[in-house]
Amino acid sequence: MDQENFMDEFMKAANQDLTPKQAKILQAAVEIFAEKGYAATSTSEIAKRAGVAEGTIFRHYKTKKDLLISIVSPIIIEFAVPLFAERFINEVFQDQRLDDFEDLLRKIIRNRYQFVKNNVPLLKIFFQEMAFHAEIQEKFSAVFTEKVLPQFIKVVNHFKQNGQIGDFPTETVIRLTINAIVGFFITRFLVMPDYPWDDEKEIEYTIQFIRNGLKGI
Amino acid sequence: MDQENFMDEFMKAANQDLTPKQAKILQAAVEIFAEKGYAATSTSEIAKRAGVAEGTIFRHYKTKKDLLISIVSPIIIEFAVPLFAERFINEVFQDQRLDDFEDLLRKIIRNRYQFVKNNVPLLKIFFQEMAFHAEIQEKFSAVFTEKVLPQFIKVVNHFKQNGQIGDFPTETVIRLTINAIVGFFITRFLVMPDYPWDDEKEIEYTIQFIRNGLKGI
Amino acid sequence: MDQENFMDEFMKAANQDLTPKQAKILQAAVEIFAEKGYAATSTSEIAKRAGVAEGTIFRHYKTKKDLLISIVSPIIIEFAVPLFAERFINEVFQDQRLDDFEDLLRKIIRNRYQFVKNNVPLLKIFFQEMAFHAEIQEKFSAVFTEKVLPQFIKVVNHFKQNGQIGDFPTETVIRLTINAIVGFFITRFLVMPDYPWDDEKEIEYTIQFIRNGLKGI
Amino acid sequence: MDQENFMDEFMKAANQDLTPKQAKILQAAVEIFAEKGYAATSTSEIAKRAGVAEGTIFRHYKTKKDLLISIVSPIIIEFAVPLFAERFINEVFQDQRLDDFEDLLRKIIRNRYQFVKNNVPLLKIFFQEMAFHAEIQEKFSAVFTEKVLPQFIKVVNHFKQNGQIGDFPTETVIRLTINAIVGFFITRFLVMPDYPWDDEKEIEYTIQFIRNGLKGI
DNA sequence: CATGAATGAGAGTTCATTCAT
DNA sequence: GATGAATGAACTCTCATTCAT
Repeated sequence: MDQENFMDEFMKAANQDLTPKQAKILQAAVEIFAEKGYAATSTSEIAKRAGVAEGTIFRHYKTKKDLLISIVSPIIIEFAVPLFAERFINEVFQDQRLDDFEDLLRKIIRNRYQFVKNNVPLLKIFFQEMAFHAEIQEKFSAVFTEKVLPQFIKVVNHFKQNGQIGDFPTETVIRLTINAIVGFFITRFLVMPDYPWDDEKEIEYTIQFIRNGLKGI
Repeated sequence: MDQENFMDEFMKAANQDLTPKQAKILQAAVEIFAEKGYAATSTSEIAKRAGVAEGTIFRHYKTKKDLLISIVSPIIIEFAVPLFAERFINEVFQDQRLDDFEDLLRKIIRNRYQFVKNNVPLLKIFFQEMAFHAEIQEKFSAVFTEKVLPQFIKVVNHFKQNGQIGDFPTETVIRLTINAIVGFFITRFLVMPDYPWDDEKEIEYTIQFIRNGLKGI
Repeated sequence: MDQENFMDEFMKAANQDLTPKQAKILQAAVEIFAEKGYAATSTSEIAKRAGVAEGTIFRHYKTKKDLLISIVSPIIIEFAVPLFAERFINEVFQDQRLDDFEDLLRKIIRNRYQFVKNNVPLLKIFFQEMAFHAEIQEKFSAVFTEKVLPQFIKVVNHFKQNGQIGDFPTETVIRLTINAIVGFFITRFLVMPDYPWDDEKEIEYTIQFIRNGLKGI
Repeated sequence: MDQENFMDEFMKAANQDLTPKQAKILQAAVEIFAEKGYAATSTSEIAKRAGVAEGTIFRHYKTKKDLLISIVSPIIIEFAVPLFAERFINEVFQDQRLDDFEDLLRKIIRNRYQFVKNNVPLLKIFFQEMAFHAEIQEKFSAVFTEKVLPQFIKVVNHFKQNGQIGDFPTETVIRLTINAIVGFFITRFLVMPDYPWDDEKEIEYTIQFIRNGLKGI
């Protein structure tokens, strides 16, 4: 179940209520929003690329912003939730083999690496537009605060007691870790997507960097 | 020389050829571009906030994009160049007291911390718009590749030979380091500017994280 | 036979070929046309208020204008015809008791008062849209010139010979009379529908005003 | 000072702040609004007829509705205020020759006749659109209640004590009178503008009708 | 140097109408 | 008969830019 392409799921899930034209509109909008940004994209361009009449967009999405929200909303949940789903996190405490910070990092990064790779345009839109749209910020805040953060805190505290993480404040550990992971993805897929990355190695270096960085002394 | 407010310099430097109206235009443009993004900002709004006529903007900047470039270009140089000015880097090799990776990190972060703090809107614009404007990307690439990277490589190699940095590829070291530093600034000033940060402590934790993370083993 | 609610008749009359959906469309259209005017009303809004699909309207009325005409046409006939139906007017000459101008005015106003009261929205649409649609003007002209006017002339001449109406040109009498009656209805039901009218008294004052106004001297 | 063409005054008065293009826009808008109604008129058509770019309209009037209000607002005041300006009404009490209801009627009708004749399109727009725009209704209400009505009441009471007006309620007198006058104008200029009217005679008949109609018994 | 009226292309959105289901 | 997705023309309004003053 590694190969989760959100766009595919997105489309599949909606196949019941998504007309083919609507699917094309979403696809076109994601592409162009990612290419030139939401504000610089015109609905007429979306319509053209989607091969539909401009009016068709507004039959399905009341406004252009509505279309943006429809695109960004699911990605927030999809990125964050599985990361710390109950199932996922419980393994850390129950499974002997997972009681190792490094292994957890590896599991997380690997899992999210596939997701990010499969959803670069969607995530680019999310990062860009979160800066300007309160609706997106709020949705993200809610998911992060309610779903991700509590789990993260549990895990960090576990490994701090464990001795695998040093004497940093928990929030700082979370900040440094997320920053290293998300930063890797951003550098890898947004800043320098064309650089000849050896992903396996970079992932391992990143894991090592985080593990050692947090060990303390 | 800590208190470098780029906007001030910017203005001062231009005092010769910058009319007061022009200064107001720049100030207004920076504010609004940062608030709502370049594409979503209208020149008429800039004119209104600057207290000038709509036409006045185009007397000084041929196009709206010209105005953006005029704003972003200097910040690229200002951010990057002093970081690895000859003067700055040579000290590492000549000054005994600087021959310590941690001290260098501290010096860099402290120095850039002030700069970032004083130029949040400008940097926000830079990060946002680099994604969409080839001109900005090219300018940044040039500065980074020609000015920053070589110096960075020298330093990293120095500390690798030194034993203070472990057995990572040099590019990976650079990536992880820049990512940790820039990530700190972004989290601190863009993502969560209202969080009650204890900057002194966070800087030290970040230094410790990078230093240990790169130590190897 | 006072309680003639045209909408009811309208619907009843059509019960043979009017599906329930069609009835709902007509009702919704009358409401919204009266509220905001024909041109400012969208067919989608009518469909929504009528609880039918957008396409359903066009199954019954080829165009939006068709719908308007279907609404306005009958009201023209309904308002005018009974007013001077053969039956109605002949009474004036045959019935002794009706050979009094005042009584005739009273009979007419009372009769039309009920009609107007029961059909305010329909009549509002008629008055509004007649100004802009030649079809309506022509239909009204035809009915007025062929059905109403000749009868009116007969009656006025009768009462002029009678001495009950003074030495005005017949057209002027008709103009002044219709104006006083229709003006009362418009003031009463359109301009100031919420004023605490004592309708009985106002009707009597209006009758007296017309009767005396036309007496001459 | 009979020849008051409001459109001219309108333009003249504004010549200080009205650009020539703006004047053309107003003129074109008045024409087309009168021809086909506000809602059925497109701003592009106004622009075309005015010989300006469509954007020019919106430089001077924030919205299409703004344009309507700018057209209708002055006409309300212009029509109503002079009718019962202090000057005008005081003459009735001071000038011997005016202490005659019939003469006052004649003066009013003659004076307003010219005004109406010169401003038919403007007044048509006013009557049409008042039905749908609360802003217009409110402005009209204010002017009527504060400026016109009180003066009207004074005059009517004066002539009631005088014996020239019979025993009708004052409001009814006002209703009947305004209705007869305005109705004449509407019939004359809107309903049947092409009929070969002998205006002098019709005015006199109307005066006689009102005078006798209100005499009572 | 500064203005702001004017522009016309194009923005997002609504519309009456069509047609396959 | 009824639906509602789809259309594309037309709508109101905004935009970056120009230019006479």
